[in-house]
Amino acid sequence: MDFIKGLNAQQREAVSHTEGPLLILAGAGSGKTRVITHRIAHIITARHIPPSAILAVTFTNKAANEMRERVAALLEDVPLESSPAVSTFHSFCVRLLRRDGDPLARIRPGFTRRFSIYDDEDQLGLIKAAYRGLGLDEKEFMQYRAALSRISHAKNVKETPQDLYKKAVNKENEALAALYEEYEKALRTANALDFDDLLLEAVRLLRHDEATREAWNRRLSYVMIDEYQDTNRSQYELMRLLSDSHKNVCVVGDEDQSIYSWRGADIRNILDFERDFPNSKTIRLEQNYRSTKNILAAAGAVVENNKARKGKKLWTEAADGDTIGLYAAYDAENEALFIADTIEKYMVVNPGDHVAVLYRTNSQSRQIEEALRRYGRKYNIVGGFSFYQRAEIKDIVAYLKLAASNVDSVSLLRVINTPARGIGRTTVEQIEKYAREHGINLWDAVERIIDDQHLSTRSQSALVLFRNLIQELSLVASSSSLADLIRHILDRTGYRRMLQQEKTPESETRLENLEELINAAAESAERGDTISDFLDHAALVADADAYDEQAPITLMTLHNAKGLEFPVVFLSGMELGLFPHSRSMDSEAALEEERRLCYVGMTRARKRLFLTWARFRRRFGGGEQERSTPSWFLSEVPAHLIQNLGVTDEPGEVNLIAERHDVRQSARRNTYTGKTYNSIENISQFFSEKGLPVNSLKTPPQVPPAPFSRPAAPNKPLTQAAPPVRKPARTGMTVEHPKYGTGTVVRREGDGDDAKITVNFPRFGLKKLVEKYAGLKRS
DNA sequence: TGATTGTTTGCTCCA
DNA sequence: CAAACAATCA
Repeated sequence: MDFIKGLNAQQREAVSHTEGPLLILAGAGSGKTRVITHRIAHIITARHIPPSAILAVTFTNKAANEMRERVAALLEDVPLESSPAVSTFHSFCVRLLRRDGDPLARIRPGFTRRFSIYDDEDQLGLIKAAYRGLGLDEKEFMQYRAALSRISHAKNVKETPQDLYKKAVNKENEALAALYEEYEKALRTANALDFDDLLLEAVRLLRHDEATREAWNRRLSYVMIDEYQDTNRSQYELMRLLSDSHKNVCVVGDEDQSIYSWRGADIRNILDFERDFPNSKTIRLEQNYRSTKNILAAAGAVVENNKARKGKKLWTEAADGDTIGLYAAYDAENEALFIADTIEKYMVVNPGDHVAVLYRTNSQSRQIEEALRRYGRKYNIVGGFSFYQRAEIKDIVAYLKLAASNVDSVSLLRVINTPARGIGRTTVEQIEKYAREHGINLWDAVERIIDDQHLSTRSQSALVLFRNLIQELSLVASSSSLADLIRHILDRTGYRRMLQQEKTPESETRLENLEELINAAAESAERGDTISDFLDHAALVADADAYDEQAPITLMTLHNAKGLEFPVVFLSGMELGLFPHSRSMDSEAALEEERRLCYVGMTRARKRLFLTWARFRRRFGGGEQERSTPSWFLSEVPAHLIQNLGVTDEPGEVNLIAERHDVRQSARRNTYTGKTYNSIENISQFFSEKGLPVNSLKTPPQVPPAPFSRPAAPNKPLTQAAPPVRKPARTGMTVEHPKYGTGTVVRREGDGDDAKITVNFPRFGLKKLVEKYAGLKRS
């Protein structure tokens, strides 16, 4: 088996150089995924290394799944008893802490493996409580998010609240230190870890617990890290700890594509690699296989304006290709229509090609969506408001977390009065005050306040009901399935009744979302997941994981587009203040990052690249249109590469199809509302792409213990359990549902286990069901 | 005291 | 165009 054939000289070198530290500087489109997958296959076959001794870390779950599948495809004919561990940093750390985290309790008192994971909304809840506790006001002090980002930064550079106190030079610094202290205390009393902690605590565990570290060092002999330019300090330390004994660490990255410094990514990790690993080898992949000469030249010309870079020159054997299209729209609406119109025309000629519309901020998607809908085009949107961020989902998940761990204060505050049960603001404030004064968590405070009985009778009884409810839920949680637990929550908390009484289209959607949550829970359980697996997965799904490469049109932010490629790319909103973003314009470093972001966006394109901006744009939903200035990045593209596609000084000056009367008429009749990728239809997909589980180090070393022991292609397991043979429901068929009674099938999507059918029940209206779990009978 | 209704306010990017 | 907040109602 030869995994070196078909590669260029540099790629070949990168694949075959397996021992010792290796830095691969891989330019955009230089075949880096190919190199990583071939390298893994090569190590396994040529060096006879068991796959489980290889760890590859990627940036998203999606990329991890893809990599696993590609390696499996390469090794199709090789009998293997395990598969390589491919994972993101965060999911790796969560699994490490959940399974082998016990020793951490010695170093970090209070830690248990049942910790909750707090996302940024939860963090916001904590910081608000900390403000309240310290009597701080967001308007007078600083914005919650600003405080959070300062705290996160401190954590990542290993500064404690005490360190901040010591170097504080004014009241504001001191207040921040106090906030930080409060915030950390709250995390610990709630037994919760934020996203920073997941990495930090994993590092702490490996650093201070020799047994765990040595076990991992014995297990792994090769570590590979993708998107290395976007790793932060803890990820760097994690890499060092995991490759401590063998030093076979291979990192792949491109300093020109470092776009996450605001999240703690430290570009020095890649710039200093050669210094950190003195006997390392560096290989540059500079041949681009993706884009035309023109696109590459344009992108290169932009990023050349950056000073902080190693400098590398991408080249290609591809043809010049088309010039870069530039369009100056009158306003955002016109820009969106231009994009939709150009796509429409392009699709006629190249029906199979996929298009990406990229933007800097999520809010820009709205108008583009609207334009595409007017053209009746299907589109997918990645990011924005995802399933797990919806209020109703977060509410139920909060109940689940609370049932699993009643010390989870953020979840408690979230649902203590949702649905309204008579526990109002003042009562909650009393609970918080009590907890603070006695140094206990909110749950204990609730119990003690009930015992003390110094609330009004009304509040007292409301609180008792709530306490009993949660106690009942934790009891149910220990004895029934996750799906049943969710159903129980919906019934017993009155959540379902609350939504049913509303009877608005929104409440209908919410109910459907909750049904989908139950379906996802059932599917998750069927794969053998525990409740905690389910909650972890919900916490760690990334927006980018929802990207569907089959989608003809995809809308997403530039950040989400990292690592992807498309025949046609639109870069929209190229205006000062928007891109580069106003908050990144006052520092040189931030501006350079915006420029790298621009470079990332441009290099996603294979054949056609369009840059658009709007001369007028309104900043808020309602406000006035404001005049805008074209982005500096536009003028950094050499003029000879640009083709001007029009400048409109008046709305509607350019003759778009959508401006024609007949198209408007038909658009009005067209009720198609696009396809939102974060819609409920895709939730089961999120779950089916679950990463492979890590075996605990505690498991006895019986049969070759693959650390990631599932078959390499999770979607097509070799030993697929034969599904119960059931006639698929067809459109028009009358079926019977255990709860909704009889109804008519109106639509059917997908097939096999994923088949979803929409059924019209006379009494309950349209319901979308996963056929496999709906328990339908023909009637 | 808690629930509901009106009013104001203010956009990064994300695991 | 939302969520967050203040003001009002029950």
